[in-house]
Amino acid sequence: MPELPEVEVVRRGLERWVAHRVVAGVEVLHPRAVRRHVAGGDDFTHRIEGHRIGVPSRRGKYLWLPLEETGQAILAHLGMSGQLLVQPVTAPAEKHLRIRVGFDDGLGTELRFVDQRTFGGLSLHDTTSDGLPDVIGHIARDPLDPLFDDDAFHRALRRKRTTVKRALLDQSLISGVGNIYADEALWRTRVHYERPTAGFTAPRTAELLGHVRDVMNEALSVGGTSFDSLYVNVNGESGYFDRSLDAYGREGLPCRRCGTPMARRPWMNRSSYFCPRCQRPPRASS
DNA sequence: CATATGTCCTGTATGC
DNA sequence: TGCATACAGGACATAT
Repeated sequence: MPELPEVEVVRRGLERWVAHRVVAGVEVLHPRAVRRHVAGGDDFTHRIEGHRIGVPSRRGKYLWLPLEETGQAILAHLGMSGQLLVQPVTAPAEKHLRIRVGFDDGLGTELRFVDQRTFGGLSLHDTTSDGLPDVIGHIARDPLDPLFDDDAFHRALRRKRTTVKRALLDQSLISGVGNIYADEALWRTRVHYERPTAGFTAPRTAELLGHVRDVMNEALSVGGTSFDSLYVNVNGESGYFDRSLDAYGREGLPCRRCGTPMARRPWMNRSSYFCPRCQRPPRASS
């Protein structure tokens, strides 16, 4: 569920409610939630306790909480169904509560990682000189990062022998884009998801990047996208961008540009939504 | 039974 | 033939 806008909403919540607090205790309730921490749950717990959390950062769909004066950070990925919630310590445990982080202050709240499918998780890693956790060095800058290199992205697209939606979802080319925002940006650009990237012109790439940025910023301004209570901010509240989606989930509904019924195709274990008239498939594609 | 918003691993193909 | 690289497809866990 969570793509860049949803993760950024969570990051902002953590900045407000968790930054600068000192960890008192950590409880790992499900080993799969810390599987990326190779040394195990006990090691994860002991290394965090007693340290102060800095200002949360994000790249693409990854976010991390620096641990001051350790050169390390708690890295989080929400996977398909993960949530980071700030809850009253007295609140009953969620059904899929996986990790609990308590603080040494009297604020009465704690940080909880809740995840139905446990595709996501937390782990602790050394940070490199730029503050990035070392294990996400392969993740490209995201399109809202001021240092994202539009021209390098275009050249990378031209080099690839793949199709445009695959490229948008390739986190080593551009990070933060998932299935929903890929379909939205492609609809706005009037490009079919199976269009080969090798033929992209510089203006076409620039237009696509512009739409990726626009749709993400619009989603961010209304708190992200959520179809049910699965995606929420740290206070458990849903965003409203689902009301503004033009492509995703609109199979059979009229295209908001031309009125043609929107189509859905199975694609990589999920779905691609597009307008069959505005987004013509390339040759030999259905 | 089909579907699910992500990432990573593995097998295969390709080219030097 | 050996090796490196790029790419596509599937595994992962659980719910609706």
